[in-house]
Amino acid sequence: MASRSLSAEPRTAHKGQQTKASIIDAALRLATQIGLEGLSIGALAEVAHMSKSGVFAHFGSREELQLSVVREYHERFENEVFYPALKAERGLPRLKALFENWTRRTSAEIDTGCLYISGAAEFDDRPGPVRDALASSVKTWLAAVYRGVLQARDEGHLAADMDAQQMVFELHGLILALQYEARFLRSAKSLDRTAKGFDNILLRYGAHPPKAPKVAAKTTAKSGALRKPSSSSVKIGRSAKVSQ
Amino acid sequence: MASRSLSAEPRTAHKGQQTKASIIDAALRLATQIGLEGLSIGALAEVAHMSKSGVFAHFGSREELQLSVVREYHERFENEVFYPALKAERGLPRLKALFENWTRRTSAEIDTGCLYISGAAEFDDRPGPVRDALASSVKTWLAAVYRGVLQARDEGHLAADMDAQQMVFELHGLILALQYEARFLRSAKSLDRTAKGFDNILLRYGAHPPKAPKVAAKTTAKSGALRKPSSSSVKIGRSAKVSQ
DNA sequence: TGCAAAATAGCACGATCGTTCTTTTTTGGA
DNA sequence: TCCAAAAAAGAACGATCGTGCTATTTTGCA
Repeated sequence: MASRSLSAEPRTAHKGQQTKASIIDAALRLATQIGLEGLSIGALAEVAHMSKSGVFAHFGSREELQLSVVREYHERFENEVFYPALKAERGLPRLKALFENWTRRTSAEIDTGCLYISGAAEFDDRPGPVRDALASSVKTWLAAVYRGVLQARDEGHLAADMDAQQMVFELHGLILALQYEARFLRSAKSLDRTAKGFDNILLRYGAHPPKAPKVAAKTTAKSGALRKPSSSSVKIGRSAKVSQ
Repeated sequence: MASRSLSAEPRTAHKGQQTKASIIDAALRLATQIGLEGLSIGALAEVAHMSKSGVFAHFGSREELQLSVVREYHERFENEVFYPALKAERGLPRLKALFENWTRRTSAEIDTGCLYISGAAEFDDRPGPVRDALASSVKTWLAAVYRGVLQARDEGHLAADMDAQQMVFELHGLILALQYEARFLRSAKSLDRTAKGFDNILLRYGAHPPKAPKVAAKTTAKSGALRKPSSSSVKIGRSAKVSQ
């Protein structure tokens, strides 16, 4: 049952997974724009140049399609936001990288939409597997940010008595305001305000203010010897429970 | 055409407006829970104990129904959040009242949902009158908060060189994080974190730190002689354009 | 109290939804 | 090259959607 690369699977299955991947890709594009609830099999079949039943056969239910989209989004978010930040050295540089990647992705999503935000609004009182998958993904990411804050504190880059959960909450607020004001209100200055807000929060929580308040810290982060993700055990997938 | 209380209207119209109001009330309840897009005339007719066509006749289109809901929500938000804050004296006390009322309503909406947030997610790339009405309402409210910040600054309660728009952005982020983490992630501590974040922001922007950091400010606000809304010209409806 | 007008109900329409079942086409190892 | 299995298409289902049209009921002044 678990033996890999051998006869376990019925026959071969090549083309199937391939088209399924491309369907999920199209579905993700659709879902981030019109929402997970608005994602209809008919519309998806159209953009995928397939028949409704052809698309449907790959998932068996709309809910499973939605779950596939959430899983795909989670994976891309990991690869784009979390893992690259591990190349920054542990402590404040890595925390900055985490937030900068997060901000960068969010601002890139001003045009496409963010599944974690639109999904939260759609499923906040709709129990079920989709809601669970969404909430679990978000909690996993917030837990990663939380660990980044803890590490920055342990390295002495933040005040020893600071409230890490509180800081994560405020960082999350900045990202949510960025998405809301940029995407919905079409405010152009949101990105600058997010960066400014980040600086404010860092100052508040005891990052020793650099001489030149803006640039200094950044070059410091870059000059760090690009540590390999040594104990890359800091996987985003671990320890989703943080008891928010 | 403009003469009131006289024959201007075709005949009388009493019962109509009455049931229309109760329909809108039910529609608002539905829309905050399942979203403006999920609001269907059939479901609305059911909870209103009416026929589909009976409900429909009051609006003429689903879009007009959605607009009525947005207008009703705006009005209630005004009455619950904005106007009561005018009883606090101009400056920091009123700004605190604005934010506290905002927080209180948001936390009350943890169970019911917030139309400004769910609506933003639903309509962020769906142009049309509904989106316009939503965005206009939100901008009006943010402009009111902005004026509150300016007044607090002018009264000397905040630093003279502070960035008012930046502060509004950060306050908005707190509210969005409160809604997200409390309603979607079911985090119990979000309300405390919002209050703590507000204190943090106040300190940052130059509110003279009170002796006992937590309680003092509050009693100060209360002790103020409850000025009548003297120049109650600070209407929420005015000057919606703030060029965010 | 009668009666026009307003308010509500009833019914049907085309469209789209998710899903099931059956049939056709495509795939890839023997 | 053959042929079973996989993949995709086709057709139809019950439901629900927004909306028009036509009847019926209710309202409130003359």
